[in-house]
Amino acid sequence: MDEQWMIGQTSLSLGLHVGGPTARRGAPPVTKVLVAEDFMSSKKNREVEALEAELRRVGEENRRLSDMLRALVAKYADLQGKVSGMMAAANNHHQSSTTSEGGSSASATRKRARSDSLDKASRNPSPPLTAAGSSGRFGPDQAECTPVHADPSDLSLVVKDGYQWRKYGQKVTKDNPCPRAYFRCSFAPSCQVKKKVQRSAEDKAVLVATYDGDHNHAPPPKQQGPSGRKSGDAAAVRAPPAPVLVQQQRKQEASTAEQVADRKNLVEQMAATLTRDPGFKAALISTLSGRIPVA
DNA sequence: CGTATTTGACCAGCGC
DNA sequence: GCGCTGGTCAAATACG
Repeated sequence: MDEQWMIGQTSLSLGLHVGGPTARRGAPPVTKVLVAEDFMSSKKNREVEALEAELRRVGEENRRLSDMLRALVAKYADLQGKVSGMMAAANNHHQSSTTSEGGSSASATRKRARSDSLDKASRNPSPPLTAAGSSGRFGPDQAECTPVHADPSDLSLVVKDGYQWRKYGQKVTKDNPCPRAYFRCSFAPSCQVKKKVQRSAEDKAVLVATYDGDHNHAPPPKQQGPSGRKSGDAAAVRAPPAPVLVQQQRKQEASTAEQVADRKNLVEQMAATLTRDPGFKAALISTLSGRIPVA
């Protein structure tokens, strides 16, 4: 739906002004005038014409690359939509028996009981914890699995989802050589939402985030300033954030309409992240400028 | 100096 | 009952 918007964002936000032969054909560029004034010989004129020809050629190539990029973005968005749909279907199918997030179903009951007892016994006497913390606050139907596309070279297990998370543990699990990171919501003291983030064993470019519980507060306002390390998201500021695919597997009774809406959200968020990402833009400009010899 | 992250140790559930 | 495993704690460390 918003692919057109995304394409427009991508091409507009790149700031690529290499070439532009159509605009320069009518009015000669300043560089040409200067050259003509300084060097009137025919040899120089031939050089100028050669440069103009080169400029036109570069402009054509730039336009071709822009088209390619546009097609690529469109295909990527389409593909991601399909993948997320398939993953949602797979997760719905395996939700209660086999889980792709590293055997969390087996430990769900354990975790539920443990988090209650431990939180009550050892840690803080915060009221919401002790009062309602029991009776399946983190029920299995509240677990959300979020596959996140990430840079395999980026070792940080940070999923930038808008909330503030505090990392409290990391563990290497049996079925996955990549460590699993444990986060707790640090935005509201009373919020007991936790999440586990682990790279997929099959595809290390995919981060699998499993959410336990619901936030009892509104998402914090976006603040991406140089305010130092405040939370887990700070790490995502240090390194350019990876494209985030937010797939929510909320409840089993989630309708297909909701799934479609989720997919659209996926595309929108991914596109927005890509076009906003300065790292992506810089890399793209670098790649394009490497291919286009700018005089 | 305050806060977040790291990491080894510990605890409890589960399977055999 | 024992060992394995996942989840959590908390001291040490890093960072702004």
